[in-house]
Amino acid sequence: MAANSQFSMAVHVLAMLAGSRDENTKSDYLACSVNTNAVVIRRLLGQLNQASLVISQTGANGGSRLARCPNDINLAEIYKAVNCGEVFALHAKAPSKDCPIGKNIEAVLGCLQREIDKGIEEKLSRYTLQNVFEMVEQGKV
Amino acid sequence: MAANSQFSMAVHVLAMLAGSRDENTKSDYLACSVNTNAVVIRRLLGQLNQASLVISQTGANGGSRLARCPNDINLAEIYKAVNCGEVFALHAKAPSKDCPIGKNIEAVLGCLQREIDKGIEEKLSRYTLQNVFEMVEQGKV
DNA sequence: CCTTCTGTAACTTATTTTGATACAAATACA
DNA sequence: TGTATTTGTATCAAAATAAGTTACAGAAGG
Repeated sequence: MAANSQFSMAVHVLAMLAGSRDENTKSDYLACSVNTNAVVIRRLLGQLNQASLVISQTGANGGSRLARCPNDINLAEIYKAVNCGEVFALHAKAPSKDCPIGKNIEAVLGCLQREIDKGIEEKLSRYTLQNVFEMVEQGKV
Repeated sequence: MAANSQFSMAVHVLAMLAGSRDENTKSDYLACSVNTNAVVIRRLLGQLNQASLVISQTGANGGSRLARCPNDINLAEIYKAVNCGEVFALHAKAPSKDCPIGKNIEAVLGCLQREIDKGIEEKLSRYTLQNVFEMVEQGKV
């Protein structure tokens, strides 16, 4: 289970919330559709909350709803809101500083990493949550 | 240690090989620069071999060298050659088919995943191994 | 032959994600 | 005010995977 699917789950959850605008949706209900545990969903909602994408309420009749209109939320925001690592990881242990390649490779790779990540965000930012919601609802890809 | 750094290690190794054209380089030597175990390097070289990026020789005076000129190897090929998962993982467990969102979300996410991955490869393909080698050697990013 | 290397299998360790249980605090409502 | 409901969060267990390690067969040079 070590493959990070938080972005997928986040999009799923937000698409659900997009379908029930202004009404509070319970983590239990979301968990049921995502097919996972309610705590996993609540952890995810916590991150989306911090990113001001959702609003949650405790207590009876509590639950979560979108903080903004689905047209105003794009996938890049979701990507940045959740913990989904980097495109590729840099070296686990720092390379040898005694080697001319090892000495500088990390800087070059880090730079590349940032560039790629910027590209991903650019592509993701082209889609709004509304777009996704419509694609899912219409069963059209 | 569960963050996949195979792409980083692969670029590192190939940059080393680019620096010693035509001469066999031993996995031990590469491991030393990457600061890891020689077996980890050999496993990596195995994948690069399958992708026809390197040629390895067993036996005394064995080792590995580039199969092609560094100008003819781009980073997208390296990315595809090594196991570095997807940009984001789809749901670990399939979402509920009873939910209109759950039923279709995977198809939409899968499509998005492929589009993003194509974008990554496009960006990576702009760099050759020679480019990287020069950046690393000159300590310029 | 003997030495040097790679290729690969097998096993261990470290790290991370996800799943599950439990409970305090917040809120609605009777 | 009291009760039921729901989130937030802590804590622990389970599962998956990457990386580290040891070991050894087999290839190649001399």
